[in-house]
Amino acid sequence: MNWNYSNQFPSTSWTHYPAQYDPLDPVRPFFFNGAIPQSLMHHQDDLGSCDSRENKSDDAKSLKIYPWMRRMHSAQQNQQRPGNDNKRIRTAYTRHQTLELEKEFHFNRYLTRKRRIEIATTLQLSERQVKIWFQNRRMKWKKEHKSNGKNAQE
Amino acid sequence: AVMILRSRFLDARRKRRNFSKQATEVLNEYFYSHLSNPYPSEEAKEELARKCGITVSQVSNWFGNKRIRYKKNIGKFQEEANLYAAKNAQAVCQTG
DNA sequence: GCCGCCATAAATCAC
DNA sequence: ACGTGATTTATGGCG
Repeated sequence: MNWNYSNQFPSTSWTHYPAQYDPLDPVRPFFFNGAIPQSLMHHQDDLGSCDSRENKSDDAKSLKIYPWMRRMHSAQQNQQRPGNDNKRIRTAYTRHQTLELEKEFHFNRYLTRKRRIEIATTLQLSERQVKIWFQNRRMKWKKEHKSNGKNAQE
Repeated sequence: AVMILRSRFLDARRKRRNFSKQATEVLNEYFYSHLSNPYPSEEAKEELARKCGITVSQVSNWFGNKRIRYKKNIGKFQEEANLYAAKNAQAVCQTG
């Protein structure tokens, strides 16, 4: 499903956009997958100057579409078939995978390349996934221990 | 093993509470008055956290959730946006 | 150049 | 059932 609104766009009732314009894919959430409809580009000219570091309350008008509202990193494998929406897939790791990763993390918080390969193989994950899991786990650990570094929990 | 199960079943999602109305108010005011770029700096987050009586992490969570949910369904938030826009305009008139 | 840190996106969980 | 705060996978920039 391509979200091209290059043509018309109902300015009167655009708040009900999804139900009307996406009957094939009611779950597909984002309005603006990169392209901003012309009919909504009221004041796109001053986007570059809106810095928001200096000026408080620069834009209280709303109803503008700013760049941050665009969708980022969606799954872009097949965007041809209508049944295959480009909703990003977030795999939930199995209990076993999480358990093993957690065990390894308890053993040591950093991974050597070799160990990473071993774990990835046994858990059927990619090296990248293992690497990223450890990175995220380190962040979580940091967050948990940032305020109370001394109070042990176990 | 015990602690893993504990983290899985006793995480913070279990004891979730909604923020106070005033806190939500403060956060929304910031969000809608910076709608062009609703990414508060670390200092701004700290100040918001102070004003709201929550942690900086919670402020980050709130903005993350708000941004994604806003852009997922802009129309749904129009009423709220107008409300805070009006509120902000009023504040501007008072100061200016 | 890869790797870790960091802020963040997006999906999902859990109350 | 839904709203919402928190957590879990995943990306990209920067050092």
